[in-house]
Amino acid sequence: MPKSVTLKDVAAKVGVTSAAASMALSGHERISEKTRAAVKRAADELGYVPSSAGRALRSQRADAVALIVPNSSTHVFGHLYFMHVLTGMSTAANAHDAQVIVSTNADTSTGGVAYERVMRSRTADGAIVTSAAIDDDHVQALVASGLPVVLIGNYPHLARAVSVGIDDVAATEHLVDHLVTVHGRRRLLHVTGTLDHQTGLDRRDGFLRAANTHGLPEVAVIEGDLSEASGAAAMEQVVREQPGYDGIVFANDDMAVGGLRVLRRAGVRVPEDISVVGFDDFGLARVTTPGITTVRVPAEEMGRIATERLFSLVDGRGSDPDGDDRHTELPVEVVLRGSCGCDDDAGIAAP
Amino acid sequence: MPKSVTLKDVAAKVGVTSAAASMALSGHERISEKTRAAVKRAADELGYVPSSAGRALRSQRADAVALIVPNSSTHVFGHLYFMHVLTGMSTAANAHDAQVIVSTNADTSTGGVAYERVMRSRTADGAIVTSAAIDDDHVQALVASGLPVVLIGNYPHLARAVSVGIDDVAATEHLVDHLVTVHGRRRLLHVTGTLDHQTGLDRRDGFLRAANTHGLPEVAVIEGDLSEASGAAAMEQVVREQPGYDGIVFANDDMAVGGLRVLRRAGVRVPEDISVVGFDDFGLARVTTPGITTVRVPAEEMGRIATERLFSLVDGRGSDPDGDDRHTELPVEVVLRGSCGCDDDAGIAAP
DNA sequence: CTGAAAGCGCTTACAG
DNA sequence: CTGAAAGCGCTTACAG
Repeated sequence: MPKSVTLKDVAAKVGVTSAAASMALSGHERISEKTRAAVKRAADELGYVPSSAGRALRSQRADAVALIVPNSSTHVFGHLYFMHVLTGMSTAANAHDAQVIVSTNADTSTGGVAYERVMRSRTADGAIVTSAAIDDDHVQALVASGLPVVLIGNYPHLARAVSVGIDDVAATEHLVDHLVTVHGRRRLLHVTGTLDHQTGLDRRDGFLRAANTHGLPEVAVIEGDLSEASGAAAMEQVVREQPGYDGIVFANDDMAVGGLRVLRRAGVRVPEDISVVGFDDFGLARVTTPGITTVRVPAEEMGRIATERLFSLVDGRGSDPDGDDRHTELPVEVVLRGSCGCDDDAGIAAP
Repeated sequence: MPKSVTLKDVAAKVGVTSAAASMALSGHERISEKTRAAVKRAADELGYVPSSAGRALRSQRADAVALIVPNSSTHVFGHLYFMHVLTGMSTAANAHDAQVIVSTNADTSTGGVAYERVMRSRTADGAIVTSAAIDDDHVQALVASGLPVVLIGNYPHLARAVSVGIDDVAATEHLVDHLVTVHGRRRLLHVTGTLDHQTGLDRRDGFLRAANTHGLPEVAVIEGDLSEASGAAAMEQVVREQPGYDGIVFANDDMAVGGLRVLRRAGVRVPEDISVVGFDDFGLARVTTPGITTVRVPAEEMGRIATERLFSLVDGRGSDPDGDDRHTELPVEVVLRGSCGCDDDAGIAAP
């Protein structure tokens, strides 16, 4: 374990104080060009890198942001969604010379939650919170604490929170519009996401609203939990009870994948007998046969923009807490594939 | 931005020095039970959480580990593989009350690489490096520096590195064995991974070795790059030239997915006309039609075990650098699905 | 046994 | 203008 090089080592090599060396490296004007060059050279030669602990303690800034995945959604960690968000965060964090910390599981040792400690200990200057349940008290507390936090998603009950999301209601309405107007589907079923998350509620509401708009004769809803298994279970019920649906709107692609498998094995043809659509487009929907028509959620961009907003908060350039710019809404695309009845790779229907 | 609570605040509330408060919280025996309780209560009431910067500076330990993805493989970041590794790392890190830092892109500002800074600045106590190219000088330098590093994969040219991996050669041999002995395939093609990564070489060598063992009349190899597009390109060539292969061994599932699509559109039936196998099983292989027979790489377990080993190094309980326990090899499973000719969900063939 | 200094590495505000 | 102290928050080694 090699001893690390400190500013003192650099200063000693040049024959100045560590204070002078510090100023030299930061380009302070009171240091002569000559010593500045000497210090920089010495730092290079010794492979000096500032201690993050020393700097953080002095500057009261960790130069790090955390991605927080609340306990309430730990079970979905491991999903490509988080990778997309993380990629976006990394892009923004790199631009700010900041580190990205991933904080997931419960901190059982203290009975609290890990991410509260990340914030309170100032390991991170701020946090991105995603996939929080509506009634997650810890997230509420975190937002209320005034620490820099940006939420990904819609949180109508957290009025003062800064957030980045999409319009799940409108996007789902577009899917239903497509099934009805392009493919003539009229007997639709919605398999919901988890209803303790706002996306679950919003996608269901979008479905119901569009069904109502089009005056559909029958609208059915089965509650799912976003897992492939729950999509499969819903379709097993459909296959068993034969209610005659001609279109299924799954609240995400994972459930659509599970559902497609069950329908195929039961001999139900998609899209000939039943149109299927999903939501997310994080990777699976492109790969099935037929491909799944879905809404592309710009997860990477959400991560990037959320992180940019987070740095604004950290730097004190926060948005007016009572202004109307606390929420950033990103546009989505409907990606048309074979499962609804379009040609595979039919393209994109920008809503 | 609320002012954070320091040890001094806690100490003041109880009427002791911060040194005493520190000892009280760590359960030092020289502090009486009475003051210890009082300090703990005060800490709870004030919501005290130790400053990570203060603690890190004093203890010379960040209580954090980094996941490093070298530049040479930045293009594959965003893949489910990393999420699995990250999940495994989180499990181990949580058990050690440590944070997980994700370090990806180049640190262009200094001309160096971001992850070198993460280590040199002591932001992390150690690092997991995955997907490094064989000739990645930065990784070589990192290993040579003596800082705690664990590599995921096989690095025969880095003899002294601690690493966790699987036997890619043997696993690929098993796939070929299966195609030959169970499905009677004899005219095989291998689409390689990137050949500047050891996995690419090993999987190719496993293919060639098994082909030789079975005395196959013809063995063909097309170089791919692990992308869906390169798998598709390879199959376009096959469809065009009609060389009469009856089995394709793709070096990963992504390429198999791209290949399957091209074959299907060309009217080639899988598995009737051609058997297809992949490698990885990170999520895609389960979802296609037919499902892809593949080798399940235990990425989460690799991440977890690598991180456990890393903590051993950090704690100075490193393995003997000249011992033969520097490399941990994990077992894999061959997952049988429809693409080779087995029934979908035929089960697992433990090699 | 206990009080309080020293020092981890850094940067800036202060004294000269 | 420049030298060097002070202090961020923490913990342990030291002095009494």
